[in-house]
Formats: sequence, C-alpha cells, structure tokens
Amino acid sequence: MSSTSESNTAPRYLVTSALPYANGPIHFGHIAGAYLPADIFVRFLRLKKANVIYICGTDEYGAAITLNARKEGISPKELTDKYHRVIVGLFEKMQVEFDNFSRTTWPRHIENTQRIFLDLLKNGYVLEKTSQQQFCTHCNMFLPDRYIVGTCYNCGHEQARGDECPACGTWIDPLKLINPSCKMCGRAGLEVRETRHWYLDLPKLSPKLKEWLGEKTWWKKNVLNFIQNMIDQGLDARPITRDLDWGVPVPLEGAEGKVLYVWFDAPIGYLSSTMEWSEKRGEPNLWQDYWYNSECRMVHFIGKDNIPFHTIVWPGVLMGQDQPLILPYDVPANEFYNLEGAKFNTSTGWYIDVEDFFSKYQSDSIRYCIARNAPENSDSEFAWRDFQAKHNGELADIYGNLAARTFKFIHRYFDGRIPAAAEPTALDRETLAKMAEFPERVGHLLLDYRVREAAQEFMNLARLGNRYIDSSEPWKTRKTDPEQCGSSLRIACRLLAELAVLSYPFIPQSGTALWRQLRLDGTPQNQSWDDAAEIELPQDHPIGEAEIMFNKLTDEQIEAEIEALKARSAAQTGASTESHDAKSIEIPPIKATITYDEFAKLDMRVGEILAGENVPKSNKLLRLEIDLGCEKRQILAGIAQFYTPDQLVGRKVIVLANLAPRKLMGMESQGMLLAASLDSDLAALTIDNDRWATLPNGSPVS
RNA sequence: GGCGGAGUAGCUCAGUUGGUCAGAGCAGGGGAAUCAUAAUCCUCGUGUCGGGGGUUCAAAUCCCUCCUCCGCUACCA
Repeated sequence: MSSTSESNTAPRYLVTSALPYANGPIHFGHIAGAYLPADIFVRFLRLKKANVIYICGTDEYGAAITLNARKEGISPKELTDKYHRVIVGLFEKMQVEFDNFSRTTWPRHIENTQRIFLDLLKNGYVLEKTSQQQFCTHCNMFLPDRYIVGTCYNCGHEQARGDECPACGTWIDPLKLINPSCKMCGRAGLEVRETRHWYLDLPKLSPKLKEWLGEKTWWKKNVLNFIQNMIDQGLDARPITRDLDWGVPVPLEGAEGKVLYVWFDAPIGYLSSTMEWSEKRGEPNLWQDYWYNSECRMVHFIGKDNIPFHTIVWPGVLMGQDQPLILPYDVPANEFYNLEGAKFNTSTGWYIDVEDFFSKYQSDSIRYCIARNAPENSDSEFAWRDFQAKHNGELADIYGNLAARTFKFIHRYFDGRIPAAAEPTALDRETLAKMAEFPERVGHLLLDYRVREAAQEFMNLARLGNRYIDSSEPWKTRKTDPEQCGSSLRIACRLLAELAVLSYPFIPQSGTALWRQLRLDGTPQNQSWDDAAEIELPQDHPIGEAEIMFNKLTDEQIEAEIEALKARSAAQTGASTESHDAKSIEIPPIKATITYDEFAKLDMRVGEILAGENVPKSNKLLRLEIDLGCEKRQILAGIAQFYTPDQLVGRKVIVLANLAPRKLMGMESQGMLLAASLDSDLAALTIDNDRWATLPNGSPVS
C-alpha cells in the first residue's frame, strides 16, 4: 500500500486500536469506540501524505477465554482461532483496514512480553509478594474476585461478589466474605491458599509518569481528568501475574503455572504486531523506524474502559524496560456506544447480527451513521430510526442525489463529457472559494479527533453542491446560455471530485464510487487531501453512467428490524431460562428466619390489572394501573421483557400494597407486583383458577 | 461509598477562556424550482438554557445548594 510512501514534511504515525478480546464477536459498540475513528484517522493521514501504519490484533489470553472454551468443550486455542476469524471477517465487512492484524499467541509476542517483564524485574520495577487467595478445589484454580459469591459482612446480602456488594456498595475483601462459594461450579468450601505473585511497582514509576503526563496538554479532557484523579489518589502496585495455564509464562525458575496477566501483555501486542508487519514485508527491522523513532507519533484509539491501562500502566511498562521504545503520543479514548437505549449484550439478544446486517446494508451506511454520532464526549447510541434518517436523508438525498442529478444532466445534454469552462460568474467564484475552504476545515476537525463534526462538515460540501446547482439553474441556462450551463456542470463535477476525496475516509466505498463515475485515474486514496479542491477535469473527458449509490430504506424495513431486535431479545431471554435445567442453576439458600410479627407487617392484596403500557425509554418497566378494591394504584413493574401490557390486562395479581412508594423513570410506583424469578427469568404471580377469580379485588393475602 | 459526565427548542444535540450564546440538524408550517433516488433550495422557533440562591455592569457559561439520569470505580480482558 501507500503506507510507507516517503514524505519529509508530514509526521510519522503509528496508529493502533485496542486489541479485541478473542472471546466472542465484536459489535458496533467496539467499532464506534476504537476502530472506526482510527480507520478514518488513518485514511485521512494517508491522504495528507503522512507516513502511517495502522496496527492491531486479537488479544487471546486470560481466564475468560479458558472458561468459555471449557463451556464450549474446545481448547482455548480453538476458541481463539474461531473468534480471530470472526473478528477479521467483521473488520473486512466494516472496511476497517489494518496494515497488520496479529494475534498475541504469535511466538515472538511471547518473547517480547517475557523480555519486557525481565527488564522490569532487573530494573527494580517489579516486586514479588505472597498473598492469600480463594482457591476452588473443584475447579482446581485460584478464583478471580468476581467469581466468588458469598454473604456480605457489611449488610448481610447473600449475593455479594468478591469485589463489591451490589446491595450496599461496599468494597469487599474476598477473604472476609461469609460462606464464599465458587460462581463457576456453584460449590461452597473454598480454601484460602497462599500464592506468590509479581507486581508492577507503580508507586515507584509514579513520579516519572506524572512528569510525562504533565506534558500531554493536548490530550482529550475526559482522558486527562480521569487519570489526573487516579494519580492524585496514589497508585498501588498491581499484580501482573496470575495462576493460570493460558497465557505468557512467567520466565523464571519456580514460576510454573504462573502466567503474565493479559492486560500486561496485550499492549505489548502493538509492538509485536508491528514486528510481524515488518517480517511480512521482508524488512525485519522496519518496525524500528517507528518504535525507535522519537519523532513518530503513537496514537492509541481505545474505549474509555481502557484508559488506565494505556495512560498509566502501559507507559509505565515502556519506561521501565530497556529498549528505546517510544511512549504514546496521544490516547483519544471514546465513550461507549449503545444500542437503542441499552448496552450491547450478546447473552440477552440485545445486539445486531452482523452477518445479517451486512447482507442487507452497506458498510458506508453504518460507518456514516456511527461517525455522525460517535461517542466522543459522552455515551451515544445506535438507533434504527436514526440509521434510516442518516442513510435516506443525508447519504441518499444529499450526497447520492447530488451525484445523480449532475451526472444525468451531463449525459443527457452534454453527451456524457465534461463541458468547457467559461468565464466564472460571481456565484461560481463564491462557490469555488467555499470549496477551497473544506479540506482545511474538515482536516482540522479530524486532527482533533472530532469525527462527528468532521462528518457533518464533509456533508456540508455536498449541501454546497446542491445549493450551487439550484442557484445556477443549468436547466434554464441550457436554453439561454449553453456555455454558462456547461461551465456550471463542470464546477459541479469538480465539487464531486473534491467530495470523493474528502468523504473517502468516512465512506470509502462511496468515495471510490464517485471517483469511478468521474472516470478519474487511480482511487481517492491516491489523491492529496490538501489539493482536493483543485482537481482538474479535462474538457471532453468522458464520465461514467450515473450510479444509484444508496437505495432508500423503507419504514417497513426499519420497523421490521426493530421488531426483530425486540423479538430476539425476548426469545433469547426465554431461551436462557430453558437451559436452566441443563446447567444446574444455583438455587439461592433460604434467608434467615423471621418472626410472624415481621411477616404480618407485609400487606399483600389481590389486585386486578386495569391497564398497562410500556414506560418510554425503559426496556424493563411496565406502568400498570391496578385496582385494589378500595383504591387504584400505579405500579411500575420490571417485567417488560417478559410480558406485554396486553397479556396482563384483566389478570389478577398479588401486590405488596404497603411498600413505600418509589420513583422510577420519573413516575411513582405505589407498591410492588409479586413475581417469581431466578437468574434472568421471571413469572408474575397471577390468580386465574376459578375459585380465586371470584375473590374481590383488595382481598388480603397471607 | 468515591470519582466523573449529563440535564439547552417536539426529537438528537453544538455552545473554547462570562458580554450578537440563545444556536444547528431532524420533525412540523409556508414558499421556490423541476436537472435528480418526490430528491433539492429558501423561509418560519414567545425555549423559565433541571430547580433555588449567590458573584458581576453582564452568566446557559463562575460559586453554593438541591433534584433527576447515566457512566466509571483500574485484582472481570
């Protein structure tokens, strides 16, 4: 590719995206945070004639992978092979193009990781400590904190995790948890065993880090705020090894069964992947032109969950090792991208099937939709309605239609050839002057990682084109002043050529399609961003047939997608319950005994559901009106994933009537609908046999 | 619990260091035009800038306080 084309003026860039964890497919949330912004940035830099390489790969170690592999009955290697392929396939569909996409199981990556570990140890940045940890004799492994469940010693909640109690919010010391059990096998009787681990001495690196971070005045504010806080609170030594058999082995005598943590080796993957790229190119030392080059700007695109690793731990690791490796130049972290109001979640069916998606839609549509609403400063989300609006209203109507009206006109009245230029009118001059401003304006925004504004701005160039054609009215001048008419269309074509280049980083297929219709040499990628407004079109140059680049998405189609998403979510939530039997779900133990008096405080009544509706913007809540005989109540029940309002109206249910009211989603809930639930399944307590149905509303339950 | 973010027109959101900052896009009303995927272009906003208090000649923008929502909390990757 053109990635190494020499240029003395433009800076050299090493761009990375967070290594996706090869534990499952990635989704649009990942794409929006770490990949699409980086891909756009890289394509743009290439047009700016910068020397840039774009590096990534799958992250393939860690406990989660061994657990999932065990669940699927395959080896960790087989699991990561599978998801490596899946992830590569997705990037191809998204048109995210890396210079190299490696894997952390690549042998030289293991060498790199071990060497860096040994450097850190030798230089005194790694401490050895023994500690007590919970060990599950059945699973034969030390348990990560989140895989330990027990009773909270602070509030008595039975389902406290080893890291935090969901009820009272206390930070849990897993060793103090009462009746701890293993979340994986469900068994109690954990043993506390002593284990030896190595820790990265962040307190020792802290002064260097502080000084280094102090210079990063150009970093995004959300990133700086976050880490400033963390540093101010003081850094703790962090364990970088763990007891596991799937990972980079600790290269020391007596350290059998210990591997380096995935977060330790994953960023080193950037280095390893660059080396692999070098090797593949047959220039084994080429990577040093980047990693040993203090003029090279290393930019890490990540999601916000990765900020501590990339701004503190990883730079600390780089500082403490012996090679002259460069430190990150910038870490433009993005926030999260959700789906229709909730987080992407594969296990509950709240996701978009990528295979299915790309069988119906173009990558440019989703790229543009995400770019226009990228989670730069706060979380944002994908919504089908918004997707339709962006696709139809902007890509098809403004961008695609500009090309169509221009090209068709030329074919119809100018024999499909670029007309001659005439003496420019005032309007021409004004338009050309505005066109000339776009490369710098859009480019400036991109260098600032303001993708959403940049996308809006390139679309404004298309708007300028539409306005120009409307104002110059070639359908009139065709009869009154053919020369002027031709000249107008020529300018419109020049604008389209510019648009092809400026839109290329965002929507590469469409940019290329425009270029092709203009029958210009090469591709937009070979052009110069700065000169995009100056592209010359020879007189009589034949252009291609006008293509429809974006077909409209119908309301029915979009409705169907929304329905399908909801249906799958409901089905998958149901499906997971069917598998309960097979998977030996833990039945929670019986709670502590209470007295009759305590029980008698509860006032439960029979109530009839009079009406129900979904609570706007909530996935879980239904607003129900319930007749309790003596009065009517509004109750918000978290059962929307299990019942539609229709299924409930007319049913008799049991309501806890003297529960203190509570506000949910801005509405007051005056009581609680009783329901049985386990895991993620739920069934409301209804009364529908003949005898019970005759009981009046408001009958007490005891 | 700690930290952080957000609350601005019906919807999605912009608003650098306080003074044309009360805005853009969409939706909606009106109009022009007809080359084009019924696409385009022009035009129209009486919004307590979450509530309250304060600083100031001047605050959406600074300070205090309250309310609501959300995220993160690095030993889960």
